[in-house]
Amino acid sequence: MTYNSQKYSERRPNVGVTVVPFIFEDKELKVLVYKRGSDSDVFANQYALPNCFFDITEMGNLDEATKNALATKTSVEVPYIEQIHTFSGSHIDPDRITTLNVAYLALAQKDQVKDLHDHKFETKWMSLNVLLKKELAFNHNEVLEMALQRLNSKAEYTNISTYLLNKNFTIKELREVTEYLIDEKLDNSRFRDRIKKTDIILEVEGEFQTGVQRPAQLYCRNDKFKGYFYPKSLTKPK
Amino acid sequence: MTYNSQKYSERRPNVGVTVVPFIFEDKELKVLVYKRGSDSDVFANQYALPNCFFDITEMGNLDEATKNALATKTSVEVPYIEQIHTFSGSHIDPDRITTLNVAYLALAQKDQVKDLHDHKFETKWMSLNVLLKKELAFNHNEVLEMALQRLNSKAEYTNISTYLLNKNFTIKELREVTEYLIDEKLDNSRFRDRIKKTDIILEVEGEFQTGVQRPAQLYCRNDKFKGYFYPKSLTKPK
DNA sequence: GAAATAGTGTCTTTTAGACAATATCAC
DNA sequence: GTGATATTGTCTAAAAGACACTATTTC
Repeated sequence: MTYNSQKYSERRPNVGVTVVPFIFEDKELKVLVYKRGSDSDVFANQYALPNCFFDITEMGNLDEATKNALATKTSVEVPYIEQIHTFSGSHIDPDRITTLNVAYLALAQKDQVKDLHDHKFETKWMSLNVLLKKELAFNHNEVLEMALQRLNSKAEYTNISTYLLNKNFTIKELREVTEYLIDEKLDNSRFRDRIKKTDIILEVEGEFQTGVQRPAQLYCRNDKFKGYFYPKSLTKPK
Repeated sequence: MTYNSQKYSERRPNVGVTVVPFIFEDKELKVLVYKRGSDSDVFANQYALPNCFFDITEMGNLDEATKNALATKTSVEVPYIEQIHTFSGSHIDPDRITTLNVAYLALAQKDQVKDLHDHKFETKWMSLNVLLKKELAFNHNEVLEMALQRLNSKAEYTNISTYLLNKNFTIKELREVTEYLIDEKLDNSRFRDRIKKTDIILEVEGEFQTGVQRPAQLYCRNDKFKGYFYPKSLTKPK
């Protein structure tokens, strides 16, 4: 047995991870949640974000635990994952000992993430606006708030919004998801200029989205791009 | 005894907090470190960042633990503290069980933070550039890297650099610390214009820094300011 | 007055913002 | 051609960038 695994066993907190998985569908954000069973020992019948206990006998690190939490609720790996914040205190899980909750943000594209309907929990993609009005299990309201804040702020200056789109997308689609995230209308012409000045996205040559209009050039995320989306920030000073 | 405090005791990780306390002195950043004793069970004689074990029988949450870690090394509370990231894995403390390390950034102004020289550890403010070349205890190299990255990036668009200055400071001092943090020269005239357009700092009426030149108006941080430092980002697109 | 640094002004280039004009498709 | 939407262009206002100029102190 390794050093001090016994010595402090009663002094260690429970540690769990919680993921906030977002998709963008029908022009709005949706969040994956599950409904806790009526037989749950805590927070029965309440909605909760995908989560799991961080068990050091089974998992080597937090990222693994996060993937595990997602795997029990969805069938495909999500393309984007980012640690947000670690919450602590007895309010997280009042019936147990002091708990640490390491929160993650996950972004996915609807077509690539299927719910596991055979799971014992009811999982569903719920409209963000609906979810924000509900009282969630554990400290998941504050987790959701912080994830949302992070997502909105990163939409300003990184390529994060591309993770919510299909592999190939038009500039219009990118603009619309960005407008949603930063809650501000953007000038079409300006938006195109800004994007074209960076190599944040790459033209997919010869690929167009057709329809009852002039075909739209398709683009994909440039995974090599690590800098800022825009040389200047996007929103107007408030 | 609360629910499951025994049940999973062998499955919980050790949790610790680590703080990266910065000051700005002699035109450079310095970091508070201590030297681990030759009798330490792990990482003897190596430099380490202030840290402590998160003991749920003594501490209610992580912020408390962080203040505790600082209190054992310095005599005064630091004005700025921010959680950065939670590291996990067996590499953090190889001789013990899997460890979580919750990292914090702390900013202080030299005059207000005294080292505790009567402490059993050797504590000192070490030049960042010197420290970056050393092999530190635990995973403190990666912690330091990430703290630095956060500090640099926040210097771009928040008022974070004011926490490294005296309560009252001149615009020149603010510009110099900002230039250091973002590693770029800033135009004096432009810098003044930008600042004056926000209410990020407040003029301390009638207070001037005197010397062998025209007296310089003193300013202080506007704690009510929550927005961005600048309407546009500071650095040039790379 | 000289030295030193605070603070202001001026001019050019770049970016933002608004919106008009043109292009290319389905029908 | 008509309708729809992609894409480009044009004009004005605002901000950035470079640098010169003026102000106020100590000596």
